[in-house]
Amino acid sequence: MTLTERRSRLLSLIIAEYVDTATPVGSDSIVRKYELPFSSATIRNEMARLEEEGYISHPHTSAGRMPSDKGYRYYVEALMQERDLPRELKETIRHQFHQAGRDEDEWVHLAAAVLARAVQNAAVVTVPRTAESRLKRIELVGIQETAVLLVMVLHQARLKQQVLIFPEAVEQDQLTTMSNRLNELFSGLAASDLARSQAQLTQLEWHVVNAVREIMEAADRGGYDESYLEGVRNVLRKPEFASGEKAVELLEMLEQRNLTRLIPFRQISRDGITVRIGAENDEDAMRDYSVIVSPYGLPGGVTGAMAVVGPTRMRYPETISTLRFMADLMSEMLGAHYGDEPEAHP
Amino acid sequence: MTLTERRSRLLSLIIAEYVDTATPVGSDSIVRKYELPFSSATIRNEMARLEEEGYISHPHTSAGRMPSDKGYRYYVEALMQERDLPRELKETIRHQFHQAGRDEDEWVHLAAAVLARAVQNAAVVTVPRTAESRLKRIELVGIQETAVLLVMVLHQARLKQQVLIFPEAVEQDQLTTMSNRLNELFSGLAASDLARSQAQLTQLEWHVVNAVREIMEAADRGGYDESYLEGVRNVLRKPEFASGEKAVELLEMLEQRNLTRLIPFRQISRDGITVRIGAENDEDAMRDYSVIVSPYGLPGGVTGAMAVVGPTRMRYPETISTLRFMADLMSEMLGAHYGDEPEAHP
DNA sequence: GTTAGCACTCTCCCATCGAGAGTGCTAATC
DNA sequence: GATTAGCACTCTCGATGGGAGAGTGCTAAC
Repeated sequence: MTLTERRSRLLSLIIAEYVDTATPVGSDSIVRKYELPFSSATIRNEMARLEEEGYISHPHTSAGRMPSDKGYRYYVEALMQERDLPRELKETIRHQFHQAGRDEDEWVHLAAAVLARAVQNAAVVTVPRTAESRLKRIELVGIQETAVLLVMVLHQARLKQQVLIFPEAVEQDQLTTMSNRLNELFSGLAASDLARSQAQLTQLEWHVVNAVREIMEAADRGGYDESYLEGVRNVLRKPEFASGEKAVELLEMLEQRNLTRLIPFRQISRDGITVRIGAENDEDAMRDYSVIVSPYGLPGGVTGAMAVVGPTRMRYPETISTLRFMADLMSEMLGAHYGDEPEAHP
Repeated sequence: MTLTERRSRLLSLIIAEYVDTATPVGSDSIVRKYELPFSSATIRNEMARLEEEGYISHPHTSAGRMPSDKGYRYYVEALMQERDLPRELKETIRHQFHQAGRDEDEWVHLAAAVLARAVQNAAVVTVPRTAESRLKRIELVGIQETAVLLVMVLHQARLKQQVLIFPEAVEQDQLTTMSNRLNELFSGLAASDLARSQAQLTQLEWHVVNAVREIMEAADRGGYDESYLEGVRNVLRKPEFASGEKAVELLEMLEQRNLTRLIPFRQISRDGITVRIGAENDEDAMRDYSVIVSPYGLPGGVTGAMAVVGPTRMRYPETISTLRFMADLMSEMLGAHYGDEPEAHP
């Protein structure tokens, strides 16, 4: 089911025009604007065929045509050409990016903001993580009599904390001794290794180790831990939200921050960019939105995902190019930061 | 400038009615609805006087009256009565609240969500902090050759982290020795004490101590570190946002998350609730919103602020009661958690 | 001080109408 | 057979113009 040369070109033009103006495009206007070597009547015939096959649709008789999900899909797969980003845009992005401090969360947050601004839509970026977390170091700090703060450093400088309640008060010296011992025994191990451990431990030590294991398991199990959403206002500014009705709807959808559910992070292919258009999304509420997701990170190391969310009426080629560039940039920066952290002995 | 008994009552009724219906209230309708012992003409006269004095206003001739900022102000100060919350609402809130885990951020986040839901508006809660942070423990963990993760535990189980780059590679053993030494020297001290310290330190140790001091100073200097915003959708659902225009405006305002600027956390009185109505807010964009702020926390210990944000058309008595209750609850929970942490020796 | 009465004013909702843009079909043309 | 000119038809959109309804402000009477 491919389209004839002319219909392809026509579909491209309709999409370009519709994306630009947000109003259905008519046969006459498109002929005039692009000085097509056909009359509007011919275009009308072609449009009728495109509609028959589901690539475009009518909001009502005697309005122009607008692309359907299928139309966008065909466009994305067969018609559009990803262009390389203009040099100065790349520079700008790079520049904004390098303002981030050392904190990983800050990076990710900034990446979301920069991406959102660059594509003029909303953007989500997850904090990168490894497939299986490994323990690097444990620290126990007494807080008040029986309450102890458990601080865990995992590989790639991920920090976790939890307050534990001990059955009896314990001196800081003892806590330090205990954490030293636990570090010696368990440093470098994964959650599954902890579970299998045969080490001779006191009851209190078991208490701690169990907490550690649970935290690590939770970290491994959960999809992406955390993500940053930026640029919702870019989306709200678009003409489809003039009514306000839809604005609230969008907000409702996003405020239940379960972004990972909205965005198919799981299903993205290892190495490529995934585009989900309109009704292709799982959530029904996303019917009018497209999501473009890219993985980023280091092969075999930390990985995350970044996504752009906006109305289906979106500049796909530019958005995809930008996303790709940003993902590469993030990967590169991660590499520079963690790249050669020695792998743990198993 | 107090109002006569009757005008006060009338103002109360107008506010009650307007808050309820979101439409300007007319003399006739109010007489009928509340079966006032006067004719609508009398009420009209009284309304004219109230308007003259600025308590209510006209959107245009021949529309009903709506309260002005000044009207709300008078109402909040002189007319309304704070009611105690109904028992079962208290129970509900308490119940929702006790689902929080041990993590402090989680508490605060949950508090914002519960508050937002209870008052049907947006809510902001800051993470509580002490006036002057004190160092409890330092830990240094090697990440890759010259990169070292500095983990600091401050009092009240606040955790801070930063990646340091050392001029040369250092073994984990050395790092542990160094952190032990620094802990002995500096545990329990405030940032200012660190600055004054005369201790004999290696260059590397100075490097670490300076970083520690900077982080602590930043923590002490900044207003409130972090805050959670919840319930924006409650606000967007209100009829004043039907047009969508204002929705975007609100979002723009909130998305630049500088909540502390919007909300006068600094200026709140030590022990009470502060109400800022409409144009009383510093930001011009907040002209149509009211902010109600309450401090919470332990006297002399950790403190934070919680606030409700919504249109000036707001149920002030209920909102204030709820906020007060929530603030007390938070304080109580904080007390139970940190209450008797021994104070550091200076 | 209070009230009935009344003219007046605005908004809001509807219906109407014409302009504009666009379609679909037919018949003629290349 | 593909293309096109022509034309009737359709639908939206914006302007226009009444009512209906709600409310005000004023005056004169109670």
